[in-house]
Amino acid sequence: MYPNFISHIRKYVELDDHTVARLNQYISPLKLKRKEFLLKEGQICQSIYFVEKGCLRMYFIDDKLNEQITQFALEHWWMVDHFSFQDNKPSSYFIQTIEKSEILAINTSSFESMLRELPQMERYFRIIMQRALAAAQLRNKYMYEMSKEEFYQHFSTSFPEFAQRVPQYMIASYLGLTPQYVSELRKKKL
Amino acid sequence: MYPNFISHIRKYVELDDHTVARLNQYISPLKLKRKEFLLKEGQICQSIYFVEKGCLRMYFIDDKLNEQITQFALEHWWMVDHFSFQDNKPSSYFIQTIEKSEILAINTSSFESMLRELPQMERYFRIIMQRALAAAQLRNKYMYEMSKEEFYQHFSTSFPEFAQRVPQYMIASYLGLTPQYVSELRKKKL
DNA sequence: AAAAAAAATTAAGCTGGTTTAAGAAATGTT
DNA sequence: AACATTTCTTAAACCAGCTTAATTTTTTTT
Repeated sequence: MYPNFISHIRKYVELDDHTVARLNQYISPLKLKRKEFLLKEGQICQSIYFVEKGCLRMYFIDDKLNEQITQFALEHWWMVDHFSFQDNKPSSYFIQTIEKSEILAINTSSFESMLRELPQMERYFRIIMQRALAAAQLRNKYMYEMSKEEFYQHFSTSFPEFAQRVPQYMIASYLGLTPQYVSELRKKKL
Repeated sequence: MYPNFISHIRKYVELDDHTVARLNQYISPLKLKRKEFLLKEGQICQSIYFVEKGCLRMYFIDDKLNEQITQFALEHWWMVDHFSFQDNKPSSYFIQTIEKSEILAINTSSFESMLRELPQMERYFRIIMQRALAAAQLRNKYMYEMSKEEFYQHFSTSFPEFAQRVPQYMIASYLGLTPQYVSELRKKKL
C-alpha cells in the first residue's frame, strides 16, 4: 500500500497485518506536484507529514523577506511544525514540495486516536522522536564547533544526495549561508 | 517521594498509586555537590537524568580547549546525550552539576523495561520528546533569524532565572558568544 | 582576614562571512 | 527553437562579533 511507510515503522516496532489494516484508517495520501504547499504561514499545522516519495522543505520569511529554510525531508522522513501541531497555534512556516511528491498525512485527531488505539504506534513515535532529538543534538553540536565553511563542507560530503535534488541556493539557506558565499566556497574547492 | 518527578509526569499522563510504586523500582536517586560529574567525555551515557532539584550543564571541549556548553537543565528538566544513550556509543560530552543537586537517574535497561511494563511512561516520554522537539525547532528558528545581540537579549529577558543561578560566562558559552562580547552588550544596555 | 582562584570588564585591531550590484549560465515553458 | 524564468557566479566594500592582552572585581579557600 504505502511500502516506505510500513517498512519504516517495521524498523522500529512489530506490526501484525491487522494493525497495518487499522493504520490505513488514519492516513490520508496526497499526490502533489512540484512547488505545492502543505502549510502556509498563519495556518495551523493540522497534520504530520510522511514523505512516501519526493522531497519537502520547510521555511519561513525573515525580516529581509528572504525564504529561510529550516528543514528538508526526503523519503521516509517526517515533516511537521511541532509547535503549531501540538498546541494548535498558527504556524510561522511554509511547507512546500521541492519535487513531485507522494505524502501521507495524519491529522491532529487521527494522530491522537491512532496512538490511543495502537500502542505500537505510541512506541514508534517515541522512538523516532528520540532519534530526531539525537539528530538535533548532533546538528547543534556541529553549529557550535564548525565554522560556516566547515559546516558547508561537512554537509555536502555527508549528504551528497541533497546536492543532486535540491538547488544550491536552498542548501545555502538551510546552512545559514548566502548563495554568494557558497559559490565562493565551491570555487575554492576546485 | 520525588515530588517534582511525579507531578511532572502527572502533567502529561494519568498515574495510579500502583504505577507510582512500580516507577520507584526503575529510579536511582543521586545527591550531588556542586561541580560533580554525571558523565565525562569518552564514557557511555548509561542513564537519562531528571533534575529533581538543582541545575546541570552539558558541555564539550572544542578545538581551542574551550568548554562549549550546549544545554542547561533546571528543576524538572531531563538531561541526556541521546546519541550515546540510544546507541551505546562513547559520548563527547560532559554532564556536570552547577549547584548542589538532587538527580533521578534511569539507566538504559531500566528505561527499556519501564517502557515495556508501563505504557503510560511510553506515552509520557513520547509527549515530552515531542515537546523537546518543538522547543528545538523554535530555538533553531531563533538562531536563523536573530543576530547574536538579539539572541542574547531575547534569552536574558525570556529566562531571567538563569542569570540568577548561572555565571555569565556560561550563558555566553551556551549562546555561542564570547564573554567579552556579552560584557559589551550589558554595558550597552545600561 | 588574607591569599588564591575564578569571573567580569575594557579596549584596540582584525577577519569570516555579508551586502550590493551585475552579468552569465542553466532550466523550464510555449 | 526561442523566450522567460530561475539559478549561479564574480568582485569590491563593509561590519558584527572575535581575538588578544591587561586590569579589575567577585568569590572561594585557607
